[in-house]
Amino acid sequence: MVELDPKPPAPAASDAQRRKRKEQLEGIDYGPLADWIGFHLRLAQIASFQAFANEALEVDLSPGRFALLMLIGRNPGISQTTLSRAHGSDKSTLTPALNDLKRRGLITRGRLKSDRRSYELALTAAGQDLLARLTQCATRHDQNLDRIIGPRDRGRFLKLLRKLHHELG
Amino acid sequence: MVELDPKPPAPAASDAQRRKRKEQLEGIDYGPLADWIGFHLRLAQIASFQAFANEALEVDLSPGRFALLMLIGRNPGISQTTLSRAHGSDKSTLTPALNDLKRRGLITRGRLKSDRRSYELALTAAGQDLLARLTQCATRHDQNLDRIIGPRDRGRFLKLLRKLHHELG
DNA sequence: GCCCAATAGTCGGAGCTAAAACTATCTGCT
DNA sequence: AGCAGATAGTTTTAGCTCCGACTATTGGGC
Repeated sequence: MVELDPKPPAPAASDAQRRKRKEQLEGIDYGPLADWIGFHLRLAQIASFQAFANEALEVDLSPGRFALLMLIGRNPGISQTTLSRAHGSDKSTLTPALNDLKRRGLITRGRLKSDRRSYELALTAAGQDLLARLTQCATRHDQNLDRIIGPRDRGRFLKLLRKLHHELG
Repeated sequence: MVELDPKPPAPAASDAQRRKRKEQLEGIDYGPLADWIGFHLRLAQIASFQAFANEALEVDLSPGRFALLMLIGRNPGISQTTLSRAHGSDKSTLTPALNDLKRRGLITRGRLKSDRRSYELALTAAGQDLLARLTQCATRHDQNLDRIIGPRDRGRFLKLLRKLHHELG
């Protein structure tokens, strides 16, 4: 080996490692899994999530949080329950998430006069600012996905995803 | 509000409730989210997961655990690390999951003679039995998904999901 | 044979998630 | 007015997930 390299923090996955992993994976028998939509939906979603995280390294916010900001930004005054349905997560999950966003000064939570149980969520200026930056990351990310899907199938693919969500929910 | 409707005890979600939720959701502005593949991938995956859980109520096992059983059943002697890659989850996640499957008597974990770091995973008879029953649930579930996607687009859709997973990973 | 890097698996910590129980508030019905 | 049931949000509990650190084992180069 020609190891002139000083290698202090050296080891990112080498080509040889990647090749080996791939071979190992290709030897796997997935059985019926190989043809089940649900399974591949899961794998694709995990991969997409990871890819987004990489794209948004500069901003310390998950895809989920980002979707939250977007929904609040687009629908000022939205309540937590409605937000949770639009976002696809439980309302109890939102409580700590929104506390966090509030703590970071990204959103405001005003009590609704007409119904004092509800909150009125909205973005602060800082929130709008961050949303704009995140939107750029997300656009880059989704362009990657678009490139993989291809322009021809994109519309149909998206439509089917929406249909799944709609008809199963 | 012409409510002549005789609703004695309406325990589960009523039609009116469902309609209201739907209206509320349809009023939401998703902004760019509405066209982003990543977001809809997430929503579809969540919906699919829920639907599977409903289909497999009789057996107390999550889709993830089911995939584990299937992969072990199809690839007896597989190691945990390879399994984790095929399954799409971290190897540290598998430790408690496999402990649980072992405790339930569904799998065996033999030490490999040639490399005593590795385990050789395999199904017990009970494991094979459960796998067979779960496969029926999963088949029903995936037939639902198929029905929603439609036979015409199914192949293409699946191919795109695989492509996403492959090219992003 | 001996050391060092790589690898298999486990453990601990932090974060996300949902379900159920709970509090506060509102609405409809009488 | 007053009560029953619905609804908004929080808390608690439990489970899953990853990451990074750790142990045990292996294999290659000297």
